[in-house]
Amino acid sequence: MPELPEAETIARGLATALTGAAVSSVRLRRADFLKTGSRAALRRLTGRRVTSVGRRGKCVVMHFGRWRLVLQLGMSGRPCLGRAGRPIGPHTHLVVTFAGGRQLRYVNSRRIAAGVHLLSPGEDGPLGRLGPDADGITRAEFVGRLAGRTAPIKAALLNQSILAGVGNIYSDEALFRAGIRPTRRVGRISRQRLGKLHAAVRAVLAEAIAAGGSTVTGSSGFAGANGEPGLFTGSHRVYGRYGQACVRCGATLRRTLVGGRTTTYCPRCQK
DNA sequence: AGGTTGACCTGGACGC
DNA sequence: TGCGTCCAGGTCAACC
Repeated sequence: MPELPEAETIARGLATALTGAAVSSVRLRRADFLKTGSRAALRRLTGRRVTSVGRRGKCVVMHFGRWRLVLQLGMSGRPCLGRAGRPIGPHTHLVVTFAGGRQLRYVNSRRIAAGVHLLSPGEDGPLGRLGPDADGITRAEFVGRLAGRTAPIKAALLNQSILAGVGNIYSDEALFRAGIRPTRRVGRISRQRLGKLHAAVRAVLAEAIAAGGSTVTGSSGFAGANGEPGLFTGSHRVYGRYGQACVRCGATLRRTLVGGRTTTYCPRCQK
């Protein structure tokens, strides 16, 4: 599932390939996939150049001067780069062709929590609801934004308005590294242990970005902008390892539900 | 206002 | 082989 490291990997790939490229046409193939902005405004990207490509939370953000095109990846979003003219596969909802014949195709099979937002200058759309990016948040900011909460720590980590970019995989991984039980209420965790969690979040995200993200099996799984798989998958210590032995203590990993999400943890290492 | 829950959607895994 | 069923989860709306 694309979380911050996967979105970062995609954004870097697109930045390298597309910065400076001029749009020759934009085709929205599924009208309800455009969540912010109009079809007419989208057409007016024609002739504009990509000035940069970045990321905010789990979103890939393409800049066209002061206009921005936000790709909300959701569960299964895959921006694919290729040459124009090849047959268009299923679930291809947006096609942007660039001068010179390169083409960006936004493919998304499960259209859960996914879409495209065209933001006019000053408009923030879904980006306005996000807390600070989890990969750059300071310890003081992290602890401060969690202070006073009563939700389970895992639910708080998944809440994008507290901090942006952490999803189910990396929340489980960070909580394991910090030795904190996912169900523990935020208010019952000392500032010192929250500091440890902050370091764990930053570390796990940095390692995953360095590895090019996580790929989870299936065609809906993540791949970089050029289709290469992420290599972090083999580094998961708890995510998807329910019933297996804890890599640290050997206890059998347990599975539970927190905030409606499948959660895996070690009953011995995480308190 | 913060916390919690369910709807959304489809492909893949699994069982018979 | 082929069908049915279940599961995954990011975001948002609606509720408490």
